[in-house]
Amino acid sequence: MKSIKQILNSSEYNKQISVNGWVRTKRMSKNVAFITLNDGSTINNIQIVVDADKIDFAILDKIHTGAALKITGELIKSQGKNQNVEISASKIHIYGEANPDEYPLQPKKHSLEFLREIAHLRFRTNLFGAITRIRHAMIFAVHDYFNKNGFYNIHTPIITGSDAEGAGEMFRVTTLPPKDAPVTEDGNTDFSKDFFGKETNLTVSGQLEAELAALALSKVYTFGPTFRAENSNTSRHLAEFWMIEPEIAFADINDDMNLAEGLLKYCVKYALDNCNDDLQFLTKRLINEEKNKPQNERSELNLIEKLEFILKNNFERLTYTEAIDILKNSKQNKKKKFKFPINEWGADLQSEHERYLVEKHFKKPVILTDYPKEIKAFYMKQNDDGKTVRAMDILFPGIGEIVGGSQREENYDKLYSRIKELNIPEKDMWWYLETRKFGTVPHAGFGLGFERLMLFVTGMTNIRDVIPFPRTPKNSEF
RNA sequence: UCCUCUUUAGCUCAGUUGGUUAGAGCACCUGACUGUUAAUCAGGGUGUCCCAGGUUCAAGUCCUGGAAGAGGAGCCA
Repeated sequence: MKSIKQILNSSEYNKQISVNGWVRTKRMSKNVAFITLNDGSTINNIQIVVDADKIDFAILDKIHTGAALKITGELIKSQGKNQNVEISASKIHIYGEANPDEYPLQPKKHSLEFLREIAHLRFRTNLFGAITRIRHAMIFAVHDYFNKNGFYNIHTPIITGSDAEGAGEMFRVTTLPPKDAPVTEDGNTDFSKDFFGKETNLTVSGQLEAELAALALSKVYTFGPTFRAENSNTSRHLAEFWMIEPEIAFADINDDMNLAEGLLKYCVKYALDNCNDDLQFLTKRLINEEKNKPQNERSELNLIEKLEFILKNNFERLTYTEAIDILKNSKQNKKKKFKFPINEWGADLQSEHERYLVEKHFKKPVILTDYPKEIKAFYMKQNDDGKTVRAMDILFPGIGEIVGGSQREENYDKLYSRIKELNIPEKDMWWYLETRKFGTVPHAGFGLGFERLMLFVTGMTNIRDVIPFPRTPKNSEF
């Protein structure tokens, strides 16, 4: 059976065809009724024409928004204005009814908050259909980009026995009973009795394992779920999210930046080339949303224009030190408009500073490099100045940090002393250190939050709306 | 975790200074209508006013505590 997407593009008129789908709306008059059907293959619907002289209208009493139907009939050119083709039904089969007293979706605008509460049904809306199709396209584009560039995908472990990544609070994985768990002599939980014989957690990053593979296969990437037990209540954080983490050997931070910029542009181009209908829909949606805003708060570019803008412009690259200078000398800072004024080198940049650089100063994506080592992770390559590390963060308009990466410290002694300085347990890191002992090589990598990429491509503003079933503090429904 | 705001019908929301029977649009039901486009027109009333206390003759409205949601911040991707 053909999908609605295929039927809408076909011109096989006056032939019997069948189509499956769910009812979006039903419109009735005395002698003719119209059913708008969607099967998720495209954002576009097919109109079913029901003539009273061909179909017993009694069946229409059972058909409401949400019902699943099989329609058999003829594909004809439409007399109406909003569609080229439609199906004149000769037979209607109801797979499943949707009781209108109970079915929560109506042919009207629902709030995103309400749709989150019915995440099992929100796929059936135009908006979540579009987002879901784009999400698929972006997953495919990521793999496509790496595959075309000679990368190997590796699966890094979901359950990890090391807690050295330091990327955030972890979720414990255990089979010990919640009550009366075995206890050691000093009163702590005795993890030697646990399934793995030690304390284990869900991974917060596949980076360290990806590095191991890169130091043999040269170019690798992971694309898997990541878990952070941070009590983050924002529109940009999830407790369970998907992360893309490439690692490249024989490479420095510039190769790393080129790779990241190349990947982001490839994904954006892929969306523009392959998701046109859905992007058109999202673009119109955002324009409608902004009609309620005063003129000066509306965005200069619409969604599709924003995506095209990314392709046409190089990301602005500058060091943390240069960024501090710009911020320090900005009118914003001098007029004390920043909540956190920039006074001295070494401070971590706040969201307001990142937004200023991206949205006000450069008005395009920015890559910041060479951060103070104190505010960055232990594995980042130390610069000769003794103060900074070869880190790079990509900041996107409206989203903030979308990529965080670095050249890795490949020198055993420097890495070892940093681990000691930060009191990271050596017993957890022996395998990581060994790669610097045997055939070490300059290498680099980054992490790209997949849902943050989705935010940018879809123009959505809440990360809970670009993943089917968001996991956030106090919410693990579905 | 912190700050701010919100919570009234299935959904989106209004509800004045504390006052009598709790309001609208949409959805739904009934009817009308020769092809509609979130159809239109006429009629029909949905309710634990988030929860628990308190003030008061009287609380949807005021106070205290709690919960959930949203926006912002921190943490980060």
